[in-house]
This record gives sequence, C-alpha cells and structure tokens, in this order.
Amino acid sequence: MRVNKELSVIVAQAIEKAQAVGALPQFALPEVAIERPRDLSHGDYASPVALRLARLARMAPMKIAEVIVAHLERPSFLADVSVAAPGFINFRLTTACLQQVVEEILTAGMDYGRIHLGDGKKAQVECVSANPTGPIHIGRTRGGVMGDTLARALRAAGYDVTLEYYYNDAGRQITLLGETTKIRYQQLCGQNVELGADHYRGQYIIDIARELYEKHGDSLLGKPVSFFADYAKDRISAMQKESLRRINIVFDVYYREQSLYESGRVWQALEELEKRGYVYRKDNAVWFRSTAFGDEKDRVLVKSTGEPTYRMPDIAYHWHKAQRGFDLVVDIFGPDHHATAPQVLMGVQALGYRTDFVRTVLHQIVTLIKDGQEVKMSTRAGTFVALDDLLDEVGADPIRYFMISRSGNSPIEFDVNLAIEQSDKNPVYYIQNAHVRCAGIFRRWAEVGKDPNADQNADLSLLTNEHELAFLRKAMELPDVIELMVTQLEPHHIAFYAYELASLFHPTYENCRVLHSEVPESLQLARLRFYRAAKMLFARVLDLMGMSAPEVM
RNA sequence: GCCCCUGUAGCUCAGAGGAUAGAGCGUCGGCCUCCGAAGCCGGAAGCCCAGGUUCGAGUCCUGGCAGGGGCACCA
Repeated sequence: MRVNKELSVIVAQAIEKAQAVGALPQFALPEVAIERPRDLSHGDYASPVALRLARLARMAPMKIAEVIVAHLERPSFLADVSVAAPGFINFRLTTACLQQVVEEILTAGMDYGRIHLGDGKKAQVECVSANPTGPIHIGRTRGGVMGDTLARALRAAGYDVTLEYYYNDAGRQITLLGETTKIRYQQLCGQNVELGADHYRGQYIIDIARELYEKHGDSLLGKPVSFFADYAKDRISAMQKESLRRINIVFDVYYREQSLYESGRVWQALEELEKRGYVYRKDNAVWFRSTAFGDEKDRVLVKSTGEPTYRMPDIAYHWHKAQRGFDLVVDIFGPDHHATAPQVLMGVQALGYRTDFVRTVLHQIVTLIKDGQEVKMSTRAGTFVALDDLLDEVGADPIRYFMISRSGNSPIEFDVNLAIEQSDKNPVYYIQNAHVRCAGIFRRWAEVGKDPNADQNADLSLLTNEHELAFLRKAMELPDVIELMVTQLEPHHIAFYAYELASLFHPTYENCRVLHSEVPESLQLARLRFYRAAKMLFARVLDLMGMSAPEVM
C-alpha cells in the first residue's frame, strides 16, 4: 500500500467536501503534496497543503488545516491526524499498519516496491555505446551502470524495457583498427613496419594479432586491412560484452551503425532532410541548417570527402528510435557528448518527429586515482585502466555501487586503492552485511534444531520496538524511491536508500535479537518473520542496484 | 568569448519550495559470556557572495566570484 498516495487522495476529497458545504471557498485544487517529515514527532507523513492554499482561499493556514481535518475521512491505517503551526497537517500511522509491511514484503518478494507508472509502456535505455576499438574504460562504465540501474528501476515501474548499445562498426576508426592490427601482425611475422600517429597503441591489439599469428602463421600477410578490421572488431566487441557481463550488465540489443547504411536509413534521412529544406551545400560539404532549431551554428552532415560525419548516422539512428514505438527513450551520455546530444534531436525534429519522448541523462567524468595519482585515460594512447582490470582488482559490486553513489552531475574520483580495501569503511560491505546477518539468523536457527518455517503464523503485533518500526517505515519508501528514480532519471537515489536502510537495520539487529535466552518464543517467531522480510528487502534492493546479496562474506 | 555542470562539516557527498539542514570518512570518547564487531552508542564541526520571487529559499530567478568539462568537415 502506498500510504502517501492514499493520503493525497483523501486530503483532496476533504478539501472538495469542505468546498461543497461552504467551509472553504471555491478554487482549482492544486496537487496535494504529502511528504515525510524529518522529525518523527511531526508524524509519519505531513501535508503543507494548507500553507499553499492560504492565498487561494484567503484564509489563515491554520484555519484551512483545521477545516480540512474536520472533513477528512479516517482510514483504519491512521492512528492520529493533527494540525501544527504554521499550518501543517500531520498524520501518524498505526503500528499495525507498519507491522503488516512485513507481510507485504514477503508476499511481493523480489517484486516489492513495484509501481505502475510505466504499465503498458515501452522504454529504451541506451548507454555505453563505445566503439569496438578498445576495452571498456571507467567513464563508459559509469554510463553503463547508470543506464542499467535506471533500466532496472523502469522495469520495477512497469515499463517494458530494452537496454541498448549502439556502436560504430564502420568508418575511419575501424579502418584504423584494421591497420593497427595488420601492422602488429606484420611485426609478429618479422616485418619491419611501424604504427602511424593515429594508430591504437594498446597491448590488446598485439594480443589479437598474436592470436592470428599463432593460428595461421604468416599465411594472412596478403589479406586486406578490412580482414584484420573485421577480426579485431569482433574480438574486441566480444571482450566488451564479456566485461559488461561481469559487471552484471547484459544488453538486449546491440545496434550496429553499419546496419543504418545497409538498411538505407542514413541516406533516406538525408534525402528527407533535403526535401524538408534543412540541407544546403557549402565548401563542397553538405550542411544541416540546425540554426533553424536554435543551434548556434549549422553543422556538417557530409564531409567534402563524401564521407558522412558521425552526426548523420546518429540522426538516422534516433529517427529510427522515434519510429520504433517507444514511449520513453533514455540516452545516457558522458561529458564528451554534452554538446552534441541536442544537435541529434534537432535532426529528428527536422525530420518531422517530436522529441519529447527522448530524455538525455548526462553525467560528469570519472577520474581514476591509483596510488595517489591520477591515471589519464585514452583508448588511442593505450593508457587506461580498463573495466576488466578494475573487475579483477575490485570486483563488480563495489564498482557498481560507487558508480551510482553520486549524482550524475557530480564528478567521481574513483580511488582504486580505497575501493580494493575491504574495510569497515566500505559502504558496500555495510549494506551487504545486513543481508549476511539476516542469513546468519536463519543459519543459527536451523543449527539449534528449530523449525525453519515456524514463523508462518507469527504474531506481528509483538513487533513494537522503535528500531523495528523505524526499519519498516523506511521499507515503505521503496516505491517512492523507484518513482523518484524513473521520474527524475536519477539512479543514485537507490544507493542512498540502501545505505539508509542498512543504517536502520544494524541497530535493530543489535537491539532486537531472535535467539536469546531472554526473548520469549512468541517474540522470537515475530522477529524471525521480521528478519525474513528484511532479508528479502535487502536482496531486492541489491538486485535493483545489480549487486549480489551474499549469504556469507 | 559562448554552452553545460558544480560550490553545503577538515575531506567526499545527500537534500522531490516547507518544521530544529542529513550521512560517510577523519577526529575525540565508550561497547564483544548467547543470531557475523565488515557492527553498535555518544561528542565537536557547515549552506560561496549580493540582490530578487514567495507566507516560507540550501532548493527557484538575476548578477558576481571560484572550480571542473565542452565548444571539428573526430566519435
């Protein structure tokens, strides 16, 4: 049950009722906000609606609040409704309402927190979208974790979600990749050739060339660059996929840029833009009149060499997105794409499509700190710490957590040494330990020979400890957190929620023991039920973050 | 020069226009004979500046100041 939503409706009804009998003047009803007061003495929920109505109603806020309360229906989950200066309406829940959250969690299981915002709607989340020219690095990882976490939240909100990866498998970068691979192969064959300035420096291409050399000796020397490009790009793509799988990100669709050429969409898009009068030729290049949509200058679509810029297939790709029937498209971009994202949407508008279903989520950079020094990252220079290296050293769970532990607007300094350190300072373990401690209770319960299902009909009214109730109060917030994540498209909220939940759990664990000589059996059973729900909730929250819920650590 | 992001505790960050601004790290001091101390309990310490909107501003607007990122016929 979403108490805040129900309260919002009930208060709105009370206002209308008061208006009907003349206790309040007529006015258009604004949305009735229900919030959680910081201070528990103000109740479990509060509404400032009377304060906001003061001007409309031309009455004192306190008076309005009193009128609303007088006309308010009293559902059974409310223990108390009161008015507090300067005009808040405070609601207190019954303890029974909090206690039954235990059963709500156990009934819903891994579906707990589910909301219906996106029921029947299709959403797409695009992220990472790195070219298959090198390993996934830490900046792309941030976008990937943000995107995957948002995808999980969108699913929890009822959306049918497609997680998509768009990659450039053609063009100049791929040619350079092929050339690099061929040169490395020739070097292994003993030929005296050197990399050019534009070629990729990374060790991984030497490894790929060596694979070819070991399998085929020098018999491939006559093969064209495109052969090496195809081989390298497939190998690197597979490596990227594997890295992402290791961090628990599995894409539904890998969208190849090349397919936009094969299907003709790129040139169709250009034709259509031309037909609509948004294209002109200058200096031997083809230009997009993006200034018509507020851009500061026009942009080149086709270079004087006849090659399209990256912008042209990007527009075609988003044109296709617009045609694929998504109700919501989320594009996640790193700082290097902040400026270009709007241009693509201008292109889609120029093609006659609305773009209000597309929402771009931007995030700031990740700087990697190792041994107290910043590690500069560049794929071409081959100087980076790849996601794979981090996975080996740190593991998937801490990487995932740290990547969403900050708002996307905030740059992240990822200190490798600190993340490796498995100390009590690490919030990842603090959260996971809550799940481990729950598991420990059930392990111990079985060890002393008790019935593992003895809590089936436990008397939940015995759960009256303030720690238990505070935890359940927080448990009720999960749907609100999911709603916040999908409406704001901000994945970091779940990380903070998880930490807060754990910080309410641990004192409960200390104070509300199950197996203790001084705890009567009926209370043991109620608490066992409580911890069963707590364990389920932590598993659920960790799953929303794409993290594991360990039984032991 | 233009665009974007950010200025909240010593440090790193939350804060959905509302009541006495929250965490973590660090710091100071306590707690293991019964479910994992990777834990718990307690103390000190803070909204960049100036205007404005509002009954009410850390939050919104304008202008400063400071830091980061971006401004290609690269992607």
